[in-house]
Amino acid sequence: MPKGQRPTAKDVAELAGVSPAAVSYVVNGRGDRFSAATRDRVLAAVEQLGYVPDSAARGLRRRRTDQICLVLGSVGVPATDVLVRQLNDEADRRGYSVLSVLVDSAARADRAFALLRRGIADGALVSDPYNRMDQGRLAALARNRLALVVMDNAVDPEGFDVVRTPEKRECGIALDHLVESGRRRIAFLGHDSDLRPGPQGFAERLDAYVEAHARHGLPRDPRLLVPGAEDRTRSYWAVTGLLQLEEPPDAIFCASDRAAISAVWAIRDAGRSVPFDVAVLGVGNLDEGLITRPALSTVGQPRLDFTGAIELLFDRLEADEPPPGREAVIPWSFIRRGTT
Amino acid sequence: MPKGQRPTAKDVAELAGVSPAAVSYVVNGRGDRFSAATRDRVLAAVEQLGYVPDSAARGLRRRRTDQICLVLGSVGVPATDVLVRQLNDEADRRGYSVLSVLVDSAARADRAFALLRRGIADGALVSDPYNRMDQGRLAALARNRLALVVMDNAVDPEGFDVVRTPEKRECGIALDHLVESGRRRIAFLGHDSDLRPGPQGFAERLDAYVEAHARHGLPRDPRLLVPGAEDRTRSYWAVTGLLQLEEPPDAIFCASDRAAISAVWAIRDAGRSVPFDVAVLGVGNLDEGLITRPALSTVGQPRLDFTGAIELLFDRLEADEPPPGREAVIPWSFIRRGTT
DNA sequence: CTGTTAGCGCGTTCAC
DNA sequence: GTGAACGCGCTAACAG
Repeated sequence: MPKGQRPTAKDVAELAGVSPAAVSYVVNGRGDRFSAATRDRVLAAVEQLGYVPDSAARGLRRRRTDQICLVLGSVGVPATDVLVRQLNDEADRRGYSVLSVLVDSAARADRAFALLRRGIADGALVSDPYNRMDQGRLAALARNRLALVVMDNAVDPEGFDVVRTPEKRECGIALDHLVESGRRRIAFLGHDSDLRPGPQGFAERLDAYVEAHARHGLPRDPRLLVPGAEDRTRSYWAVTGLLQLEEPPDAIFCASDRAAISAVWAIRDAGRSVPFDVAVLGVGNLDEGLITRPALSTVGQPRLDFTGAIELLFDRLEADEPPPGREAVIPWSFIRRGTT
Repeated sequence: MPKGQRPTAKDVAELAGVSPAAVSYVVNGRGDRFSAATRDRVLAAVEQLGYVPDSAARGLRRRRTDQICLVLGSVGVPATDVLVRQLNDEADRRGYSVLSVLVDSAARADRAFALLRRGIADGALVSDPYNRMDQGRLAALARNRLALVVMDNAVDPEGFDVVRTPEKRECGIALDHLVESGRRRIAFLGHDSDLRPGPQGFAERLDAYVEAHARHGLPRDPRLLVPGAEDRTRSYWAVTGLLQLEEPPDAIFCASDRAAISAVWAIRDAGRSVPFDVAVLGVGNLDEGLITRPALSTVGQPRLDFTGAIELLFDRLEADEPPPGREAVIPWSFIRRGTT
């Protein structure tokens, strides 16, 4: 074996005095065709050389990688942590490895798309609110026989499965509650993309805000629309700014729980009361909402759980015939606690 | 081309009326050997079929993947977000794709180790405080010609590079400051692993705590050692519990900034003052420490930046001869703000 | 100058 | 227990 190179099956075969075929059979657990002595010699040689089959060569022959890819639209989103863990857990159980790729820019999405087309994984789960893997790309990947599940409200099944959340409706319900309890100046602390041109993510949360105002005949004040919900620090300062307006808001609808938690603090630090002076409403239902004082009212899954989407993926991976594109809905609801 | 299969170079060649070799040359930008007409026909066929070279076949032939792997020990660590972004940025610039894998259990570490041995990537950056990829495995990967950089204080270079942080020393300095300013009952809010048997992560932070007590001749109270620093919610409750002790602490050293921020809130919610009644010290220097009132004192990099480690990796990836194992140190310091 | 042929990389698996 | 074909793309060598 050349120095500084990875050992190949041939190296192992030579050392064990058998053919490469025998090495392959033994390494893949089909060594029952051989005598115990041969098997042992092969395993000893494997051990001695530290042989592991090359993934490119094996993938080329087997036409599968036993890998799945998690495609994420951004970093630092707490709900994603749950998704990552649940997906890894199930993948472990089924014998797959999970590789995560980040698609937080158009260039990165191009690259991820190329990776998946090249067959880097047998399946993929896509969670990108900015929908950078668009309908056309997703359909192309599905045609390439990639098992694909997409968590998105803006795409339709087309050889892949779609998992939706009724977030616009539930946010609307929460906003109705805000209005009905007397709030009249409701601010919106959104994601940057909501309030700027460019690719839209989380647009339904802003839509719900706009529609609620229309529904109740409330005027809207553009000064009450502020960005920064993807960042705790920026959210804090954004809310601090809102409170310094001549006519500050009496409620803040935050497009994320992280933003809402920062909002609660900013309001308290400004010497005002939540919810007496200002109500706060988040989205996401993080556990962390339970430690604000008062506890955070929010919109989201009653318990963060992505196993539905994950099961669709493995079902697709292990199906003989690819199932038709399916749709599933993750239940959301308005979870009223103390801040509204 | 068989239906429902990915197109191969042969399919493209047939459609364009050329040889597969021509397809390869054109696809890889070495189409200058052909007439413009041929090139166009090939590109048109590529477009029409949606051809992308198979990554297994290409990797097998080229002996490289143009992929790098980021190996992470846990999810939800804010500093990791910066690392992920910086690594992706530099990888984009250099033409690599980044795949992240999670090694938050021994089984997952086994799997990740196997992936890397199989040659899933040309290089890897490892950031795992629990050191689940141990010295032996790291050395084995380096011998397999994987370009490897490890951020860890507990391993030594052995064909790979190591990036260290002087966290024990800097935490000691911060703790000295706490004692010198009169604190006598200092609690430690640690990671679970610090306070339980099993794989240790972040042990240096507890070490610094223990040594500071010895240095100053302070007695230690086991009731002041509590776990939960990896979770904002658990940290909040842990600190709430500490404050209910008959003799509550007059300072809390938190093994993470996330824990420290929760600590500030728990203390304020309990009606006590930071830092007058209880001082709080974090580790990590998150931006978020600037929005607590008062601002959080912490230990960490003055500005979160992992480009040093990232450059070592690309340097190694692009070197003709693998450089010897190198060591680098990320500067840390005690950043005193309002909570101490 | 344009294009093709053929061997190779490595492991898997059918047929003997 | 082995031989040999095969999966797919890359590229050196070669032919027109």
